[in-house]
Amino acid sequence: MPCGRSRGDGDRPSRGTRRPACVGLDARDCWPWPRDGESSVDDFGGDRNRGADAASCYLRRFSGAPMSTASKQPAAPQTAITPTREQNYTEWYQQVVRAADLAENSPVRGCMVIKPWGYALWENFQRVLDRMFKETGHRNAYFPLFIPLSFLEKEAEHVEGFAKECAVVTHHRLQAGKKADGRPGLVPAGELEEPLVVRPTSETIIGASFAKWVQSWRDLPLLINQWANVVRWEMRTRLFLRTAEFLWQEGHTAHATEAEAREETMRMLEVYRVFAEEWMAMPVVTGRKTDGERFPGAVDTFSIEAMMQDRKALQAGTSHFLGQNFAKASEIKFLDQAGTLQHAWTTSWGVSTRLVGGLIMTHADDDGLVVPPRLAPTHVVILPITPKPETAPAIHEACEKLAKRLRELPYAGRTVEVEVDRRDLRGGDKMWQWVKKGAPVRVEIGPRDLEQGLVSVSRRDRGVKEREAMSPDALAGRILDLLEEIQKGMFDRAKAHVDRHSRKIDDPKEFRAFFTPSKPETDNAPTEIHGGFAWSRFCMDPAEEAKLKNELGVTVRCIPLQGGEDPGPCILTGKPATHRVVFAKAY
RNA sequence: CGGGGUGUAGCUCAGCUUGGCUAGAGCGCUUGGUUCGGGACCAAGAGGUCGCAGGUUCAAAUCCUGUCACCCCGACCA
Repeated sequence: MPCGRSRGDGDRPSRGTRRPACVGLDARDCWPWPRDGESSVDDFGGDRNRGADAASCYLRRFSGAPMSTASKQPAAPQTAITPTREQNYTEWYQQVVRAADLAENSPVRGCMVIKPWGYALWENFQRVLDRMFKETGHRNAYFPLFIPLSFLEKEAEHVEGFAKECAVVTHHRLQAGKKADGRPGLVPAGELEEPLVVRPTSETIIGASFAKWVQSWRDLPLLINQWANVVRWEMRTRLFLRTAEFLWQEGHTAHATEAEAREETMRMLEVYRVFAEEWMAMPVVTGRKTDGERFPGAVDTFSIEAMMQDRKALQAGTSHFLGQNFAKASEIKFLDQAGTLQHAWTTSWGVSTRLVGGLIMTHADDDGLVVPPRLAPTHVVILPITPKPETAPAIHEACEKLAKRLRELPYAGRTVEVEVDRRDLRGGDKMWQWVKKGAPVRVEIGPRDLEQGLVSVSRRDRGVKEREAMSPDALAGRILDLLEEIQKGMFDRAKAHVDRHSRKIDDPKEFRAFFTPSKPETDNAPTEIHGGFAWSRFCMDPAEEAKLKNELGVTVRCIPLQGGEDPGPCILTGKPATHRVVFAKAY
């Protein structure tokens, strides 16, 4: 694992650095970082961690927790993830992926192993999106992994866009022989007549099928989706955000008219917006890409852009209007009602496992992942507390009874998913594992609860140690509202973050300052979190955009569909501009 | 492909400058015990061809040469 700064046990401070018991102090005094900066207070300081600290300090005070030897050292909060978001955002991200048990690096460079909890998330993404695609008239199909090299060459811009990152298959056999280093082993044999490209995207191979399927205007529109893996040989990769192989869905449609195809493009963009906001609780800006950021071969590319907690933009989904470019390349032609032979108008659109990265960077905190209830693999985790063996059977029975009851309730297109965690682990370990995985609700049932006919309920969007006692009846009656309350709270919190770091900027000096860290960047220190979304006017000159990217690392994320029109001078050139665009640093 | 760095236990690393006992630590893992509405403690234990190949030497994790892999920073990208 490439985590030079992580501790030996991976995810929590060792004894020497543990936070001292904060006896008699207000929780605020446990907060180690300066409170004067906007970021520390608003972004990370104001969230649930402070509550967790307060509760934890309180518990320690009354549970007689010893003042550890660490009390001589500067206070550091005991977060489940080290480093924290503020200390080192990119390292924090990697540690969350690991602590939440989502994925790990594979023996193959740039590829990842998606572990059960991570894959369950993706399965939920798939389930919901697939239903949305079906509801908008699409059907699933599957096209080959291998694309003849000549297919990729058909569309000029497309070639240029992908050529540099394609994996190429040149042989179809292995045989015993001498390897490059002279040692015996398996070597490729049976060279192919024509090399095959492992699909980086499937426009061309699907186009070949569409050309056969479309003859008449009656065959249109043709609305197809496929769930697949694709390969883009990236130089630098990060789990979920950019991997050499990733999982995605790609929709491909063909239409009789430009208007219809454009309408489809926008319809699917809207599907993505709804999915991001209402299911992932991730607010997005929808907009059109500039020429520089367009999909190679597309006439227009639209995207949903989300702001991560480090204020950088993540392109979370794209929808392309391809015009007749690919129809001409693949000869997708039809006879219209007047008997004229015409090229079809096509679209394509996709979202990928990158969304999991977006989910993490939108919602996770310094204690690990936080999963929005509507997409959570498990909504409620029930933890039996069995200090004495003799009471264990009764407690387990109570747990199963509650689980059974909750599982009968319908929620977000399925039923409430409940897991009773009876693994033979220490209670604290077990609880923290579920905190790190981000399960929305934890329920604890122990002997004292059982006696009083109560259960203890904790929410992942609140402090780790906060608990509320209620009867199983009350919980069953309240759980659906509770999950929706968490879902809404997560969106509101994320939206407030976006709003806090989005601003209209008309002064070039302010613009530059906005994207410049307050402290000078040094080689080995992580970049200070800064910037956000600048809504500024732009004259759309591609040369200016390239220059800006070079100088500040800032790009035009999109020309917003809403709230962009506002004539005035361009922020970069002063020339007349008609629209504000979203400028940001991006993933 | 340019610049920098690292390869020693499952993970994170120490040891190398100045070659020399049976190659170490923390965490994790196993077992036993004490604790336990909480990420505890004590004890015992499993686990390593020191990236690979040559060379120097009585002796190489350590010195030399070559090689491979990976990481970080750049150019490219969902």
